[in-house]
Amino acid sequence: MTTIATWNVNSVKARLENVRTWLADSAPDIALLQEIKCETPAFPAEPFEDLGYNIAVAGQKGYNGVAILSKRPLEVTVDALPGDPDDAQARYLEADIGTLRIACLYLPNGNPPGNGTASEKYRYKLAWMDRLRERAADLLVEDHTVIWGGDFNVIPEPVDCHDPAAWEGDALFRPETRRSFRSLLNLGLTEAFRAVNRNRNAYTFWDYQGGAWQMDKGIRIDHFLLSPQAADRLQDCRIDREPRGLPKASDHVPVVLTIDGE
DNA sequence: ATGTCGATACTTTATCGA
Repeated sequence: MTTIATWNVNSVKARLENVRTWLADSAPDIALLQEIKCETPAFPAEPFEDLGYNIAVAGQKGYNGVAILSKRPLEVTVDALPGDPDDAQARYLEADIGTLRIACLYLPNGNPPGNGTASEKYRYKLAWMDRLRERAADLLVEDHTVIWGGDFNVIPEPVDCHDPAAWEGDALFRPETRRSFRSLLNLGLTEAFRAVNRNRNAYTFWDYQGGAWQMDKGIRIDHFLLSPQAADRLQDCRIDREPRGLPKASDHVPVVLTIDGE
């Protein structure tokens, strides 16, 4: 059995104690972190190495940044999403861990999406999703057992938000965004949480503003996508809401995937 | 209740991104 967690921590430095405590208690074999908001050399490796993790980081100053923590050795395959050499944003990191190919991603937010013509940010998001689909297609051809986890900044279906009407027009919920996400699934990928929890509504993000957490006005935007070989091994996928209620919480919570075997 | 948070810089408050 292997457990893999994904968590947008909203600054690994600001969240160091929260993340360390959660990892010590939950002890996933692999943890995918997003929005670490620090440059690669500045990642606080030691506190996580002390918990038994090997670490790979793709960081940048101030914004974005992703990291993979693994109790087993990991070998980085790519540290940026292929398809645009001019894209300097640290949003994608992929590694081999045993026979698994594990990808940690922080998909662009895309807001504001623009009215009429898409904004530069929204066009970047949609282009990034196209590149992700290309990457997925390439890996599927090679028959890897692949797991993509991270903050997709996509609300897949109305059931995945407290109030669909309130999110209408948002870059996370626009028809073009959802269509692009479906085209990714249509390659033959399995969205793990929805596969395990058929109709249940559950959230992974609650805005800091407006008492969203207290009123449970959340959205589900942190996902695991599994290649067919990975989906064969799917055991469970759960959202751990508990860290959202603790002091100095991230606005996202961990999602934990369990698969058979190593 | 426009009631948040984190990083950054020509910093001690404004701006950006989320």
